[in-house]
Amino acid sequence: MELVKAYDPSQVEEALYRTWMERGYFRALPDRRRAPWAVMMPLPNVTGELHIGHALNNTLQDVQTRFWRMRGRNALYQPGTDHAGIATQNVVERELARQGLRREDLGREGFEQQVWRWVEKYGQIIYAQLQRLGVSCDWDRKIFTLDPDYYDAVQEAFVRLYRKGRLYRSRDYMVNWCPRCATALSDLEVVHEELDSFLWYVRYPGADGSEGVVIATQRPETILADVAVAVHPEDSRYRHLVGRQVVVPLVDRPVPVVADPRVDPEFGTGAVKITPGHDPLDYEIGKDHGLPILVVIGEDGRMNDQAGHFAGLERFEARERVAQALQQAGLVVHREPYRTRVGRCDRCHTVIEPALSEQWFCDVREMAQRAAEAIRAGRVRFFPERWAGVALDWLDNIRPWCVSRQLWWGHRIPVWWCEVCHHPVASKAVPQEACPACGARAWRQDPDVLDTWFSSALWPFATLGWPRDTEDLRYFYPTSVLITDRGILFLWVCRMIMFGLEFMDEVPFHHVYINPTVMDLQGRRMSKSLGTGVDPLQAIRRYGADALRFGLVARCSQAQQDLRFDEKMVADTRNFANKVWNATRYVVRTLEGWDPYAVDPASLQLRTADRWITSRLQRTIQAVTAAYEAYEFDRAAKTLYHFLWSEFCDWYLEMSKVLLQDPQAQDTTRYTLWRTLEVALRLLHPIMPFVTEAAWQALPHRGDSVMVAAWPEADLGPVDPAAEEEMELVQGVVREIRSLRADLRTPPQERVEVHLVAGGTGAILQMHRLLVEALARARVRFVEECLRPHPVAGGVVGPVEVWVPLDRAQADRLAQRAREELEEVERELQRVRARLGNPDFLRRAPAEVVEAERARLREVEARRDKLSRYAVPQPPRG
RNA sequence: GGGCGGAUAGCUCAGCGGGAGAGCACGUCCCUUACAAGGACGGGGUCGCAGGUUCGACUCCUGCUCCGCCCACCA
Repeated sequence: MELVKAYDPSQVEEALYRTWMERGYFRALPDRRRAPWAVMMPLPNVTGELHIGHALNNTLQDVQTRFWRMRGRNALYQPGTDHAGIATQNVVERELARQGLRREDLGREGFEQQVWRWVEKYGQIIYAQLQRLGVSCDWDRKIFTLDPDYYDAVQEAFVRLYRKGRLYRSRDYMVNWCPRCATALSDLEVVHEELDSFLWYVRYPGADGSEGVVIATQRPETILADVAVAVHPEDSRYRHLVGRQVVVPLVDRPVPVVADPRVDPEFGTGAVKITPGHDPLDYEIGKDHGLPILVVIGEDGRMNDQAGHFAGLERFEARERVAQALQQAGLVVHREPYRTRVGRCDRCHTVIEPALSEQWFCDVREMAQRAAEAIRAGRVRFFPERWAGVALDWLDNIRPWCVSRQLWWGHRIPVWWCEVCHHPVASKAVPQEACPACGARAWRQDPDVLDTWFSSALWPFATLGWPRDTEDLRYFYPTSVLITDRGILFLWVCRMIMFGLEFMDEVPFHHVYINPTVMDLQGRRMSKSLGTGVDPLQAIRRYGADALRFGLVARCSQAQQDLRFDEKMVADTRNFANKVWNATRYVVRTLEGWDPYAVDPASLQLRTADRWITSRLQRTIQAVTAAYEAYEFDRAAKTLYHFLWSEFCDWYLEMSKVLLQDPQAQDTTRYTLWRTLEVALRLLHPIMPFVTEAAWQALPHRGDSVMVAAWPEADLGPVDPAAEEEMELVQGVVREIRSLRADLRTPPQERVEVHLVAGGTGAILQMHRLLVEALARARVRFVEECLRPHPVAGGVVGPVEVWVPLDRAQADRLAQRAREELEEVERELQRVRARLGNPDFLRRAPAEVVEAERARLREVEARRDKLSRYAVPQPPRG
């Protein structure tokens, strides 16, 4: 077979992917005879295309899926996309804005149609990107969170929670209100940010004409809604004022001074204005003191008609104008710069307004408690482990979850209000019955939709058919592992655990692997809005999906920290794919007309080199398997890179060229070449599915695809420390000779004459003489000792001295090289002697450490003695 | 304000109590019949700073300095 010289991913990847799909390798159907394994894709938002972060996340999932599939599990990789309520609504609104339209212009249905068009487009782009990446999802199962069955599951979940009393409508909380999106948000959808602002110190005169009190505020515009001033009960400065009245500036409203322990006497003046309508703490204090609630800022972020002549002003404009008015009234006693924190809408970055608004809340206390128990009991394990603590902190301090959104895009809340008496009934469809409260039969559905995360919390079981009792659900639930980004630990991961326990009475997954965040070279987060997003398709087109995958796995998957991505590293790993490909070409050529399956492996006489590479292969199988099992992706990748490139290609493959010249070693060498590469390809397949498949198909093989070949199980029988030690010696001698050649400027074609003083290793090196001579391009003579009748240059490799006779000028030059090495050995010797000369060390260090140190002393001394022969100026001639 | 992670070779990162590592980049030589997307041989680091524990610290402890992230109702 003729194989092209340079591996070209663009020629093979898409065709191989089609073949895999056509053969149904990605399908996972319940099969009681096989053990299941499942991973749920963190559903991408249909807001846009995928970036490198998604590529990493999905690659890691695919690595796991392919690994477990090869290990014989019935592996399901569930794909899908998220309608992403507010996020998608916003991007479509932005599209409309470009045409000068608002969603109100289209009406609710018209707008939804517009969003569906967007969803079609980006849903397809996302799936195409994932397929190009090579992930082995079961595409027949792909799900969108607004698909009819999924929609039904969401409604079912809501109705069940409602009937259980876990969902309730309340206006007893301050919610996060986004004036631009005109919807409430959950606490998790608010991002906090530092901002330079001011602190105004404003005088509130006493109602009785006394001087009153000075308060500090960052939000003068809310003064218009003040209903009290509060001080700390223990604060002697203000004790006399408690119970008296002060006058709210500009509106001239007399309000009481109340005492409340939640006031911090250290901050500002120790007196705080109370605005229950616009501040969460003030709301609490107001409630406890029976204070009225005034609202001056409307849902649109403008001052309402309660704001007097500030009405209609945008809230930040109003802040300036109110401050000016206070100034003019002579009531501002001081203004200072102040660094504060504001909450912003996660989606549109608008400053959040804490507001009173009637919303649906979910009481998650009990669910959170069960989730925390499951984590503490180890039924859900986190990798790295520290994330369990982060999750527990949140679960242990859980607060009510605001689940209603005043949006048009999402799952409608399945609650119906009686048009007559406003009595609510939860039901998936229009209630057929009469209103239980008033007997009327006119129902109107709640206009709100649910928080997107309410629906995605059902993902691990709603995808498998819940609420129906399906075979899929019984077989694949709970899933094996969740692989995701830390950014959605609370939003999604914790809530899936809560809902899994609530609806399935079982955790949704046993393991959670938190993958690193991919950043650009400047350390900025990958993000489309920052312009730092890198399109995975661009890297794939240039270097191939395998190169991107291997690069991400090898370089961006150390679970301990975030990593910086540079497309250049994909170019680096492209070279590795090429290396694997060319090694395969060599082996294929070597095997031509020869069938490894006709060989009885037991009959082969293995040489040291064969035993060495086989031993290394077994260790590699063991290390790589353990790494995949422990989610140490980078370790698996690096181990394979080293084995294939440095051990197999650089050494065994080169040795095989020598070994194959011996007719008696041919079968063994061919067999070992084939076997080693074939097994290594299987180990590498989960990370680099394409090149391994192409290479595997080119090699003699049994079965249809490496994708469905059995995972190699480590066999420690062939592990052979003696062979490893022997080959290390051979390699050391070869390296030393090459180094001498380089220093001697020996022309590449020329064989160098080398003398070996091999001592006790003479027999071994004699045996490998041909290897050494070929690999080092040398002619080797074994001698008893370095008699140095002539000038020489040389080096020391463990117990072996390697030297070459040469003319005096060369020798003097090269003695310098040995001298430098000798100096270092001397320094080392000093260190070892100093340590052994320390009585404390001898007394306190463990015996084996002391013994090791003594052995090292002997070793270093021997090396020093040998080396010193080559480090001195050459003796005078004659 | 609390918590977490990071600081090691020019770059990206491993190592985490007893001899400083990898890949890339760099230098020299080589188009040797798998691969120049390659091979061989090299150069390069007071392991952020300051203390402490220890026979011994890049590795453990404390403090500090920078960088990043998360949580929190001091207006």
